[in-house]
Amino acid sequence: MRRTPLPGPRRAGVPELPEVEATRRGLLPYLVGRRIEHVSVLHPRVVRRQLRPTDFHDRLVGRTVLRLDRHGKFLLVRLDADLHWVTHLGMSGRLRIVGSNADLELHTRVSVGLGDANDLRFVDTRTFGFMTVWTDAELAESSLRRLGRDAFTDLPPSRELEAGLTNRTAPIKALLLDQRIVAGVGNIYADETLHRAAIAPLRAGGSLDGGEVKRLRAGIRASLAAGIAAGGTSLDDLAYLLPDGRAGSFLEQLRVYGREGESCRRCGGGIRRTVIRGRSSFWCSGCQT
DNA sequence: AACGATCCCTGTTGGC
DNA sequence: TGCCAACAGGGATCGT
Repeated sequence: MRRTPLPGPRRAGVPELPEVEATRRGLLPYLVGRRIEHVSVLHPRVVRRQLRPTDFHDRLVGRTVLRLDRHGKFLLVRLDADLHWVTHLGMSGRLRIVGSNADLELHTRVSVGLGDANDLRFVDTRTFGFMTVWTDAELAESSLRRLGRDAFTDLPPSRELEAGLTNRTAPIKALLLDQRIVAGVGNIYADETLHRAAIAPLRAGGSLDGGEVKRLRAGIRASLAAGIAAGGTSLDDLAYLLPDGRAGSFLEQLRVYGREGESCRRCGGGIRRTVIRGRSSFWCSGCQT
């Protein structure tokens, strides 16, 4: 008897590009123009990639937020003094805006006082996420320089995507997750993209023809846009939530992810689950070829 | 260079 | 009922 591999209903909702973008949009009115009054690091592991442990606190206090950007799954808060407050939500991170006298939610890792009676709270159960404050030079030298173009705001034309896939033998699913090719697609949206494009996840990247790459590109754009419009995917209330605490509603629109054993809404075929590079991949063997 | 494996971490859950 | 291994996964790192 096979162990049931179907993830239960209480899985973590892992933030990908749409979740980070929905977070960015939700934070805009609370952050832009604000001065950072105080900074409290409650779990040191979450502040990483700083030259000195005290840099995060010391660089952040007194700064003013100029604007909020995003590259792939990284949130970039631009500050005065040419500093960059960088956040990655990891697997279980979320950013919340709460009243500054609100109790600390369980697993709160960083609390930032915004000087308007609100706090920004970084809550991250598994601490795969991180925060850091970098100078221009540090940002330029950081791992972010290896990121490909943003999968939503800067999606490369098909011709360029096709060139990047030629001679690649890895499964297209694995290549979609490679942030050096295109930045922002994670496990859920990779599966949703491949279903929209009607391409099987185990196909070698280099085996896609021009028409398939065009469908792939359209699938990336459409799945990410739909995810953003829905405020992201909240699989439960323990992981990803919007900054105001509401859940994203994309879960109900998922075409394949988490639907093993259910039927494909396009062709009626059975949705399968296959492990690719150690990640669950859900796909329809009827219409994804 | 490309690819795959391993590790980090914690809450939940299936199996016994 | 209680214990415990398995599982989820983004990204850094390492071996081949």
